[in-house]
Amino acid sequence: MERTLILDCNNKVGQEIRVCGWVQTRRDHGKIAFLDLMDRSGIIQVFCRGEDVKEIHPQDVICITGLVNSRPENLINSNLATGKIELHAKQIEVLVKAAELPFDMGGKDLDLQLPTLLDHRPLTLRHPKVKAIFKVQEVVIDAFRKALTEKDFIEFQAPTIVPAATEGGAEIFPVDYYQYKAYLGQSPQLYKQIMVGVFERVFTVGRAYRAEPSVTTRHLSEYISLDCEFGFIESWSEVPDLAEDVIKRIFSEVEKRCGRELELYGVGVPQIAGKLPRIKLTEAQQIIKTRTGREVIGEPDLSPEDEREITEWAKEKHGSELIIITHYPTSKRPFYTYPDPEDPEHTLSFDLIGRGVEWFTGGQRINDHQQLLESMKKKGVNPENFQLYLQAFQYGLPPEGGFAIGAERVTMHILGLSNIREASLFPRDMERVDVRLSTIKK
RNA sequence: GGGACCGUAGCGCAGUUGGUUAGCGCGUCUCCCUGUCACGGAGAAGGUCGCGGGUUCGAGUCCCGUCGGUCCCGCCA
Repeated sequence: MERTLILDCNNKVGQEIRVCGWVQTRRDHGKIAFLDLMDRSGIIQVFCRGEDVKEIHPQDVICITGLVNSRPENLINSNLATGKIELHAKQIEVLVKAAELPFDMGGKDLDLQLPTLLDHRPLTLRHPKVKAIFKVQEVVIDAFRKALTEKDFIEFQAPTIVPAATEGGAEIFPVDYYQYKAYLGQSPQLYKQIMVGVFERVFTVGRAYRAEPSVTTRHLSEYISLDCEFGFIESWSEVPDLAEDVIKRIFSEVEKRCGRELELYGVGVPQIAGKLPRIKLTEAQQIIKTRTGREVIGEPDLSPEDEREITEWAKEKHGSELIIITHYPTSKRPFYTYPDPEDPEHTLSFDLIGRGVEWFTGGQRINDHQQLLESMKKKGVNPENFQLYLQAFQYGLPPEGGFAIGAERVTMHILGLSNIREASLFPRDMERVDVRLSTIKK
């Protein structure tokens, strides 16, 4: 008999069907018992004879043939998409037995410490609440693609093995490359700029690698970078304008397609009222000083505490949980960042900050070959290492800009997760590559 | 790289000013249960309290070391 998806059982009342999935829980009442069965579409309650399910355990993979019945009024479960029906099992076929679970998967929440959650990733990812994170992430990435494709952007694939540091300074992973040394790319930055010379408007969904020796709740050694870049900008502010469009699109898609997932976490997408507030770094610092008395003026960047404070301000003052901070100091930004012609100490760059941390970073780039060479010189970056990149400018690149989004950060903050590792399927950090590094030999 | 905190059963936790046989919830196993949906009820198994040393009549508890982990800062997406 052909397999029916669990959610489709709602339309099969009175019919005999066959469903397959994983056992979530067994509620044994002696002569009768209930199984909750889950497949990719949802969960259904199966009514069974007690003797038939004595050996059935959570995560066993089974197929059930039976009759779809509507439940009596008083037995309807309004928390379940299939709560008005149940399946009366006639035949139970065990495809695969699961080993005894190391923890309880049946509850609404998966109450585990982070190391346990990650040590058992193939199992914990199956939990509805964990699964929901990656459904949201898929929609975040898809919305990014859609928003840009609709604006005539072209997707390209950036390499991740690179010859030298992308942005100078930051820590990178070396790779043994035949008899030479290569690195894992920190960002597709240079390639997306080159691609502006090809397609004008480009984006890429790629991986970025950072060997920063930092263990925090918002850093990964490998993360998903949503990068875009576009040419022929008339004004630098077109860049944050586009970033704003993209994040709004991400929110609207998540809201539209992830209602159930948001509900599981009891959250909504961040509130935005109209246009995002957009202020210069120095203005932000003035506000923070006025509000807290902290001496932040003149600092080259916002500390995490400052970021929390300024998002709080944006919420109170503008009803927006997101804010765009612009004009970071030239000294703090990479060599390709465009200095403000009216104030060369600051750049035409921005961060999009939400719920207390950076989500996006971007800005206008230097597109003049000579100016770029000078900027590299000032930053102590050797142009010799960037010959291929520099060709793009040598042979004419229009005024351009772009931004990058951390997909895990966006996912994390939409759902209110406390650690970015929860928003990464198989997080890599200083202490883990699938398994804890402390448990393997060097 | 700097700092703070935490390691007690498979999992999540409690354990008082140091005091006798180290507890609770979930899970597991046995038994009971025809309407539960985190089902319920009765019982059982499961721990050298991360490891090493010290103080003490006595250490899960205090001290030192060590290993493992979490969080904050710097840096960033």
